[in-house]
Amino acid sequence: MPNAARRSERSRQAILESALALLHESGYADLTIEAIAARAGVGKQTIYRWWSGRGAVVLDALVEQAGASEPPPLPDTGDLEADLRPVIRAIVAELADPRLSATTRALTVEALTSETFAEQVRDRLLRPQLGTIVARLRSAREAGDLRADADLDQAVELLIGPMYHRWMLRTGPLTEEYADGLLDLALAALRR
Amino acid sequence: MPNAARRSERSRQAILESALALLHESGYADLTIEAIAARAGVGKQTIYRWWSGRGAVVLDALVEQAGASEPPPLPDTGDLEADLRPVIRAIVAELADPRLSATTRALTVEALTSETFAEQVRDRLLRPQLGTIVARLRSAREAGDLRADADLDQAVELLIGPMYHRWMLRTGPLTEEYADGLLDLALAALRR
Amino acid sequence: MPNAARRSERSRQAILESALALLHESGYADLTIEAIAARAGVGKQTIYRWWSGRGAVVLDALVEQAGASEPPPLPDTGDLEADLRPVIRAIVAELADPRLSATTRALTVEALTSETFAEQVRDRLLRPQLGTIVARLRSAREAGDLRADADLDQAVELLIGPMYHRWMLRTGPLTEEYADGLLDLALAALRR
Amino acid sequence: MPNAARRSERSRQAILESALALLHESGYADLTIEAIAARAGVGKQTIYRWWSGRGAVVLDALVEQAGASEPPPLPDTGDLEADLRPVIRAIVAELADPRLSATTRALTVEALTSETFAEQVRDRLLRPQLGTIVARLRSAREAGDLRADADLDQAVELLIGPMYHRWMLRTGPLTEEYADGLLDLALAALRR
DNA sequence: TGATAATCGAGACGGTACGTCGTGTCTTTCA
DNA sequence: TGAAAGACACGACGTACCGTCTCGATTATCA
Repeated sequence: MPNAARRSERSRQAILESALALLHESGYADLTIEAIAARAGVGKQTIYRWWSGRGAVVLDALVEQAGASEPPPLPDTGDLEADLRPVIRAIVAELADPRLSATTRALTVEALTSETFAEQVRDRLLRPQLGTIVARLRSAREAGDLRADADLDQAVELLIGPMYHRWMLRTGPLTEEYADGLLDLALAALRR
Repeated sequence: MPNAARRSERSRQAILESALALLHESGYADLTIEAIAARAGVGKQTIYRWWSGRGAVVLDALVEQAGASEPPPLPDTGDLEADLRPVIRAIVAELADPRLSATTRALTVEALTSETFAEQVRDRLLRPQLGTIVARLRSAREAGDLRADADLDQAVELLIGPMYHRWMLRTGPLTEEYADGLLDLALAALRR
Repeated sequence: MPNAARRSERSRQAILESALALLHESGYADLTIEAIAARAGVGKQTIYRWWSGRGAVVLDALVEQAGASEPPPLPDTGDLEADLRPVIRAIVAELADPRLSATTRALTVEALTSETFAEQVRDRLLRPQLGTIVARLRSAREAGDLRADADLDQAVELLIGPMYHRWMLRTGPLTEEYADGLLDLALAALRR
Repeated sequence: MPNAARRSERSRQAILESALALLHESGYADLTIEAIAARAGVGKQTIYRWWSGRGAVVLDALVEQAGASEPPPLPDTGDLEADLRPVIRAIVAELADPRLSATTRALTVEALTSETFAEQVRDRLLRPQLGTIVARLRSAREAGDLRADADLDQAVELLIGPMYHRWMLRTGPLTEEYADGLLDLALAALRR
């Protein structure tokens, strides 16, 4: 096992940047280890030394990207639906854009392939990203706007799951109206 | 383009059966065209002549399997939640079993890769399978148990989406309690 | 094991020609399977399917080359030394030229590496090439010019061995004078 | 260029010993710089600092080994053939043993690859080792047992060359009888 | 019913990427 | 401050599949 202390930071960053660039330019199917190495000016072995495969590289790249800018907490105006609407709309908009959703596509494929990878995605990307929503829901529950017994993780799933499903299987349009409707529906289930 | 009239039925079936068998035995990653051809005792060209790739083979295999036994309509006892509960539990149970959900895993990966493939899955597998649920919801809406303006497709997504999400990203257990809780939650949103 | 009947003659020849060309252009150290495949416009697997490695390719290429022109028998003027002199000079001249001896260099390296390869070289290249010398020595023995008990294979080795040794270890010049001197010396040992 | 005065004698010996050990255990193909360094408990750079490659290491190792015990001069009983017979037999026996001849194999491969390496082998190993034979031949020539014009280096080649050739290309057995026969034949060429 | 045309099993083909190995250089850490 | 340790860029290895392509050898209609 390699000695992390001696790791080349320059190579690490070049690899992560190259992976993201290639992912956006050519999609996940064309994202090969060889292409990443070539673009990063790095030997393949340097990738295999520190990552288990292209999925792991992409995950790290996205975590790095996300970690750079901690998401600000959602506003709490007292109106839960109004506070959540922009986030839901933003997520739907991202899914609607094939370029922006390329990373999500890649992660989902990899998560479906490897159990441990799924857990990594969940813990390192999903939870942090959805954390602000959970926080806002918690404050709403404390304010008595939601059922006192509401499971917040399940509540987020009720918001997120349907749109992912629609996105993956193209069962309907991913529009602002859809986002608003879904939010309305989900909150109807959660309110007292 | 090949002449479908002269197609060998024996080969067609051997290929579909081999694909499903390999999928269950070794998972989607090891499901190669060469492996299918070898197990089916068939030339690779015979596969490429009639299908566009492994995804198309698997899809056909599953459609064939599903089509063999048309699903019976759900009972309509007047109690919507009671009528739906067994189906929801069954779907959750299938997702909880890695063997049974291998096919879903495969289809989802392929749907994430190809737009047209996603549409095929939606139209030829998903809609038929979820049709019984839609039918039962429709009867409930007519009976005044659901909001009159309820969008039935969206309603199904509200039931199905969260559990798929949980399954893919392992965000929680896939148990009978979960199934019941999800159903309860979704119906809360849909009822008048 | 592959079916030789379906083998592509075009590829076979392109591979052998590329191997020889590369060997002369860049030497044995740079003669890689990848380079041969690239120059021949052939997949690597096509080489590995029919040969065990670069040594086997080179051997086949040389056997093919040699087989194209069956060497004419040596003249038999009655003067053994005069009849042999041109051949010995030619062999020495070939060894003296780094370009021409590149193939011999390659084969020798490979022969030193693999026992079975050495036997292949011996049987398919060396023996045919030295056959004419053996034939001339036999006729000389029958004419009473050589010792009646002379072992002809050993006799050839006495001629060939010293010059190979000198060539490999650079223990002296490889000139016409050397060739003549060696022939003189060897025949002194073999004559009655 | 490194400062030889500060060189670690301990490392130097560990490297040479490891090289020889690995050569005997696994053959020349598996003798890599990495393996030598690992077994010697030495950094790769320490090898590259003082040697140009594995060939140079092996050569040094063998020179060291040979230099440890200066070979005693051959006896001079007046009977040249009797005095030479044990040495020739010994060389043939060494070549016949794959273990013992592993080093010769390695050196020959390397000599075929690099011109300057060949000269090193010739000057530092071959000449010293064959020096005793040359000396005995010289005394024989002075005693009038050999032709007065005999070139002693060529004479040694006449003895050594054929057996190396036989060894490399497996053109015949390497037995005591062969050794005796070769000696007989060579001396026949050299005697007055 | 025998000719003829397509499909079939088989598998070789040119390619691409894989993941591993060894090279020779460069960098960090320690005695 | 020199050597151990080993990460690095590089490039070849031999393998696995890809999707295309030729082969006879069955079929299975139509002349």
